[in-house]
Amino acid sequence: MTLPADPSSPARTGRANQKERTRSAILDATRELIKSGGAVNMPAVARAALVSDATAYRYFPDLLSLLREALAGILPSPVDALKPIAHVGDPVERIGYATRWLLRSVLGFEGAVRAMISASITDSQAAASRPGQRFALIDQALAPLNESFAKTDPKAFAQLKRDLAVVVSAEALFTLMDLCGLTPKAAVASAVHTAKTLTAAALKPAAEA
Amino acid sequence: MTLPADPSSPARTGRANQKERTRSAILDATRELIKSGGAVNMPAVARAALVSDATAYRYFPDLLSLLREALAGILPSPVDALKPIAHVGDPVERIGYATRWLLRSVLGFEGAVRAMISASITDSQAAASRPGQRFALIDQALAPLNESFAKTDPKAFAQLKRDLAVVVSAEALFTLMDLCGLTPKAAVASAVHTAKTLTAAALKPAAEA
DNA sequence: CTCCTTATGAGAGTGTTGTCTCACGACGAG
DNA sequence: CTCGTCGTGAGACAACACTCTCATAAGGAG
Repeated sequence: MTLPADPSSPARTGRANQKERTRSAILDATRELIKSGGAVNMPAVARAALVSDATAYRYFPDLLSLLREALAGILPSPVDALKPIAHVGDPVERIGYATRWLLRSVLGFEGAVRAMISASITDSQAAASRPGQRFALIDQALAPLNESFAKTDPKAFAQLKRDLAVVVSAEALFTLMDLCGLTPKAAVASAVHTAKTLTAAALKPAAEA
Repeated sequence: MTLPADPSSPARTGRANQKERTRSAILDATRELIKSGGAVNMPAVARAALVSDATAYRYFPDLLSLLREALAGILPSPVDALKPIAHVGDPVERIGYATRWLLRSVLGFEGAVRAMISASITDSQAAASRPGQRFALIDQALAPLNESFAKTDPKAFAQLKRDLAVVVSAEALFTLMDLCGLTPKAAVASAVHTAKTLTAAALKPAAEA
């Protein structure tokens, strides 16, 4: 399952191997639960990992940090995700692809993502430690602009990134599904459209002239 | 404080007055706690309302429904909110104003709104029962388009409303503050900009022709 | 193999969201 | 004024998120 980060160098000292095994067992059990779609809570994780609740809390101070790390390990990296469109230069198409990719992977772990948002929304500090998927993804998708738009109008570029941070997000997906009543498919399509619209609008403000 | 909805007609039967008083006491206590900025939970509300926990749960099956109703009574109605711009015809300006207004009132009850989102995000059913502030507000702001854009391109109009539902929202505000690290003021400004951009983009797609 | 460090398990305890039962007591109807 | 309904309070209960303590046992070092 999860291999120790580096089995040779830091494992020398003391009972580091044992700790590494326990930690991996907890993370693996969490990922199993996430994939199975069941409820992910500390008691369930501890049971699945054949570990006591106390031990689980020893390795992960709270459910949020556990979910964060488990999800970070499950989600493919944004760099890999955008490889299929590496040759595409149009930022609008790239953002559309990136948005669709992110929201689809969120749908794959919907329960866990909902739990993470729920746990972090009440604590603005905690939210900062969430996996920064969206930012890496947005940066990657807008990379073609780094030498052009980003330099000619850095403020507008920063605003575009903020615009997209709101839309290219699990929160947006859940808003569209829960409040607007869209199906998952329609919600993804709507968010993709919104993201593309924002990107296109930022690139051609000439319409008003 | 909170007056019975209709003190004359339905209060005739039995102990309806008593029930009305208890219900009002709970709601009033909740609003007091919300305004004071303190933690809003059932035990605290019950204590403040001089009522037992069990009674509080009898009137409001869960914290979410209590928060929903308390917040709905506190927030000014969108119709009133947009009165100052009743004479403004430009949808872009109207949306900007509406967004700023909504996000500022969310900031005024930030704790309660965060609690409500936290409680409803894990349950897509429950989310549907949240106060529909944003939709009424968006409809109101886009009202000048009802006879023009809405009729010429109803699909695009619906998409614009969905775009805005994502941006004109507490979720967007918290994303900008917690994840992007913006100050409340900057977050509001950013969301206002995004909402205006989306509206403007929907109204002049001619740029591509 | 022995000793000792230390990871671990077990349990109690706190605070929260709820659910359920039961007895009290106040209010209204007769 | 008495009777009975019904709102209410109190408390037990379960589940989850933690925190803390203490005893056990597994692991490595000599």
